[in-house]
Amino acid sequence: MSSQPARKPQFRLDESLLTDLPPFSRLDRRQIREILDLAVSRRHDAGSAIFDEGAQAERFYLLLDGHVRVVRITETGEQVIALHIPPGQLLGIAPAIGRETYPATAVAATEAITLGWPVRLWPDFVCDYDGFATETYKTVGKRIGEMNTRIMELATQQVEQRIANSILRLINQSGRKTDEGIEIAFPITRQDLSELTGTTLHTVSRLLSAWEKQGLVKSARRKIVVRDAHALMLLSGAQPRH
Amino acid sequence: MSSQPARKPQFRLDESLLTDLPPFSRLDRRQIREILDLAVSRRHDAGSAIFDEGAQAERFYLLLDGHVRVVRITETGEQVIALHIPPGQLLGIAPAIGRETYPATAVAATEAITLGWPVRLWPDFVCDYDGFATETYKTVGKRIGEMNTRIMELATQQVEQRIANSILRLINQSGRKTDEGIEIAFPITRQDLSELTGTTLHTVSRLLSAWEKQGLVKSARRKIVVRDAHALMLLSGAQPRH
DNA sequence: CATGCAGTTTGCGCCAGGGCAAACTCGGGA
DNA sequence: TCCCGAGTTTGCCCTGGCGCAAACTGCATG
Repeated sequence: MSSQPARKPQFRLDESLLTDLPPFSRLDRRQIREILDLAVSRRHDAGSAIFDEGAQAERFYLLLDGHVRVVRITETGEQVIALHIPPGQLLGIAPAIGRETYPATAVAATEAITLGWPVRLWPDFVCDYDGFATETYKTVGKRIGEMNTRIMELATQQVEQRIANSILRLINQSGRKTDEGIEIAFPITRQDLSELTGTTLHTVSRLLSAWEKQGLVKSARRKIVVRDAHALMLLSGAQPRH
Repeated sequence: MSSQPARKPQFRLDESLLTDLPPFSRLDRRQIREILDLAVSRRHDAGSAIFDEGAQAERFYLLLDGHVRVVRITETGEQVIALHIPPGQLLGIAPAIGRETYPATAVAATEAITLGWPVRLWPDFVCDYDGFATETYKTVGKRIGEMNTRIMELATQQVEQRIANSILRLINQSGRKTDEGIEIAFPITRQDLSELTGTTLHTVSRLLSAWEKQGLVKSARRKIVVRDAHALMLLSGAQPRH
């Protein structure tokens, strides 16, 4: 369950890892090389923490492969999932928002590979690399938007709608087509879904069972496949576009 | 109810308006003068919108005086209050997070005075004025933190705790000492409080009545005075520091 | 001074969904 | 192969808080 620090010296990272990712897409080969040479790559077992809420922010990361859950824990010990991060995105970008500690815990949902850089390089990145700042702040903006939407949903919607919405968002962000339908690309439990929607695993289970009977979804252990996204969308309370 | 654009030509704004505010505190007199000369000041009636969700972000603002509510409206017409902004803070900083439209509507809770600058000046501000970017992103970070807390509360706490927490946060951010206790410095209705906590005005009213009977608060039309913040804190579910 | 409206209070009934408890199922490790 | 534990399902009961309805209170306006 603990993370395996496969630090430098390491295999030389290939430039193609970064060239297609928005924060780096405007950079030339030489710059990408520079960035890679400063990075430390690391593998994280599924379930292990990449960094912890409240800890001194020493590094910021890029998620090369795998999925990450960003989680907060209440004073009473309950978990709330704040965000899901798909591969290719930055995480732990505390310095971007003027923080010296991480505001939440990041947990690998699957085995995950990250690149990490010391936070002291952040100002250099922002200043030296064209488009890096812009793209990063776009990410921040998107996450703010997501959080906002979560707040609205929690404040106004029924449990059924919230769960439908969460699942739709997950398949949008990390869906994978299969012959059965669209599958969420990483393992997710009823418990996870309940922490995402502010309800209990029991209620989630009951709802998924009901939906399965109606043929909307097909679910198994830690797995959900959506067979009828359109019907889910109706349940989610979204206004059909007229 | 509509806003009164008191545009340029205008009275010359005094430099002391900005010198103490974090985003500008590291600047010298000449720079502050520059910034003020680029600004348009405007007065907003209580209840009027400063900008609207989804609108093209043409300006970013500084709230000189008054209080502002940042709200979103659901597809079903319900309002949710995302944030309260006290005087002295920036608002409408869409460009900071890579957005071209405002993600929410800003409504003046009291009569309010703003300074506004065209968004095209944003990059200049960030680059020319020492400390501006840093302080701005700290603000963004704080707001993200607040949103995060809201999500946790909505997901895990009972209505009573959420309302207690919201009131505590409001008096923290915009409290004003009176001989009766600490008063929320701007008018706030039961409805507002319910939109802040994801409940109904009825439930809020019932709770406030109960608290009033116990001497915790004293409330009137659009006004709340906290007489026993400590007791409220116990209700809010915060762990007493051991 | 009358009138109206915005904001508030309160009562009553109901039900979505949480709490609790128990049983089941699957997958992986010894 | 069997066993164990994590994840899931389901039933039953109970209640927090919402929906609905109606009445009340002041402030503001003509």
